[in-house]
Amino acid sequence: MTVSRVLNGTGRVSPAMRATIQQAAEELGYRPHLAARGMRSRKSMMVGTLVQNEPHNKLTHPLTWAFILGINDGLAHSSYTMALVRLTDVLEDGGLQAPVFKGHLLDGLIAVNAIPSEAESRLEDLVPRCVWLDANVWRPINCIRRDEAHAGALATKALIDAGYRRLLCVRGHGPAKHFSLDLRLQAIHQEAQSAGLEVEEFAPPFVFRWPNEGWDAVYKFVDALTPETGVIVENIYAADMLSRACTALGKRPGHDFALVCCDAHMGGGLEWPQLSHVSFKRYDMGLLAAKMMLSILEEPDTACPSQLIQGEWMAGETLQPNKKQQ
Amino acid sequence: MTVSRVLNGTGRVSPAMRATIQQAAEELGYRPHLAARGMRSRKSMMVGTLVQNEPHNKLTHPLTWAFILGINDGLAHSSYTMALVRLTDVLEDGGLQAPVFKGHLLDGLIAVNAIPSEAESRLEDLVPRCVWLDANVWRPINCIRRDEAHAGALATKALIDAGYRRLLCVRGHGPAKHFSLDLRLQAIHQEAQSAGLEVEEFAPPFVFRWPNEGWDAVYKFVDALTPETGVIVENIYAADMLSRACTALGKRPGHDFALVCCDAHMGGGLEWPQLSHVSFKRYDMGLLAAKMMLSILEEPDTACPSQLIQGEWMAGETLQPNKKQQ
DNA sequence: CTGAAAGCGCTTACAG
DNA sequence: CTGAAAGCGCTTACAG
Repeated sequence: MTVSRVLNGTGRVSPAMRATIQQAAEELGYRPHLAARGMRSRKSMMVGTLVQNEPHNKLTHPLTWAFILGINDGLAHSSYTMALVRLTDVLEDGGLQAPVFKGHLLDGLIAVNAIPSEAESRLEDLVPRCVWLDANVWRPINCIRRDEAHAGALATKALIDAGYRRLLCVRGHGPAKHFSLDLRLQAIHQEAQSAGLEVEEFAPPFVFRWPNEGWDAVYKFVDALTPETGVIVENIYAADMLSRACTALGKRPGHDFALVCCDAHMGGGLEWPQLSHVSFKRYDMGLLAAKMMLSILEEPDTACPSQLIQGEWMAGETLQPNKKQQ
Repeated sequence: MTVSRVLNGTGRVSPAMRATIQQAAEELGYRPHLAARGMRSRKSMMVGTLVQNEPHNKLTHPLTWAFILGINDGLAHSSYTMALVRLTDVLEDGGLQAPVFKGHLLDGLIAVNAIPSEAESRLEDLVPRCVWLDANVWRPINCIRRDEAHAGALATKALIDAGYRRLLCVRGHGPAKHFSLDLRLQAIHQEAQSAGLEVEEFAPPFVFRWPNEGWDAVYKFVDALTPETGVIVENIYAADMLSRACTALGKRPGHDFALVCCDAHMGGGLEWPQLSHVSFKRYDMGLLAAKMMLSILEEPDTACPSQLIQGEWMAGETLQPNKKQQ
């Protein structure tokens, strides 16, 4: 018992006793057996991170990676270890097939990105505590999200301030998968309206699948670009593909049209410092989510208010002042 | 005891008894407590994935993400769960500070990417079984690696076959961090030599930090590009940045010079199907590593021979036949 | 085919 | 400040 107290740093033990025990532990190379501890204390000392995965789309959005690294680093030097959990494991068979959930393996779970609403309540049954990171779940506590409305407004305002009167918004096909896209789109239209402008929406096939769907759509879109046109795109990947398509046809962002992007973060492989963009530091948000989880687990009585994280506007050469306007 | 046999599917139990027990388990909503099981059986049913991280470089190479997802999916429907482990946890204090290692939390570990040699032997002391994925560890068993020599040769040969006689190889600053770069470079020179050609090496600052180090280096490099020049770059990110720098100065890959890339994989965010490249399916390699680990854990007596994975050549429009040559 | 016994390595709750 | 006792939920090894 005294040994347990010394090794856990709990309770009062005489300094002499403490020294003796610590020395013995060191000499014997003592390593605690976490499974035994977990069994008795009913805590696994494991936090899961839930990642979206789909059977037909193996590669989850690469921006998720920065979240994961942030969460993992936020747990460093704590007593917790991070497990990666698949969304499909929650959906299949009510989550009771996967050992993580079936076996009481997690003390808490951080759900990242869009989580189907069916999974939301299941998760809370399966895991004691949940934190929602950039997810479609938004409550007064335990959530962290990018402020997408702010990002959309920033990008739109930058174009308007630079003198662009013709605004195009490039978006993906079909209904938005992530909550953020709708929020942002709304803010873009609103910001334009308050300046007396309209935003045209484009869902050109080539942004994501160029040139699989033929060159016609590409020509048409690129032809419509003028030096007075400001284009707003979703993220750095979309910006990159669009820029490449335009450049191939002789129109360069920052020269022949203006390009701004609502969601980017340099340092994650794809570097494009010249891109005018709103920067979201996903790594830092991951850190924050981990700290929130630690607080929830270690001080269950202290509520953690949700946080809306604003992106930072990063001016770049793809947005030049509109010369005709000035 | 009979209950245990039924729920684990071990030993012989009469069908009647089995049915009774299974029904009772279902009615009571029985979920096994993995910590208790792990304590008794001395198995944690956890596999770790070791990720490179550095205190001053928070964002690990995004290509690692595909490995992680592959490993995680390869463990799906097995009894194992994946934990993410930080390289710094192994290096600090001999790995005995982090609960994952100290607490006997892992049955096996998959080490991804370059692992410092000091960590190699420590890991094997800390964890019962290791698999090395695209790491600098290469042995007869338990390793999986990209065949970088093959990739370098493929890319070089493609340029030569298309009639390019002036070959440039763009590489990063300083000594190569990952084993693959040296192996590849060697193969590039060798392939060129066997065709009676030389390869010039360039380490232009702008590839990774453009234009932080000024435009002079950019101008100089781009000026030297001719329609007879074939450029070999490391990966899709480098290709993208180089292409953007060149295009900004009026030279387009596939028109004003040829561009090939030794390591890319579409579907991971950055899409560039027109890029001539060697494609490595990291997700599939991750799957393979997971399967290898499962085999090692479940059939310890069957050796798993190491595997060298060859990339696939994907022709694209950034490499056109050299017109002057034909 | 079935089950009583013992024990894995810890912690909780209590007595000195 | 220190420690003997009991038990967490499983599995292993053995007896019927």
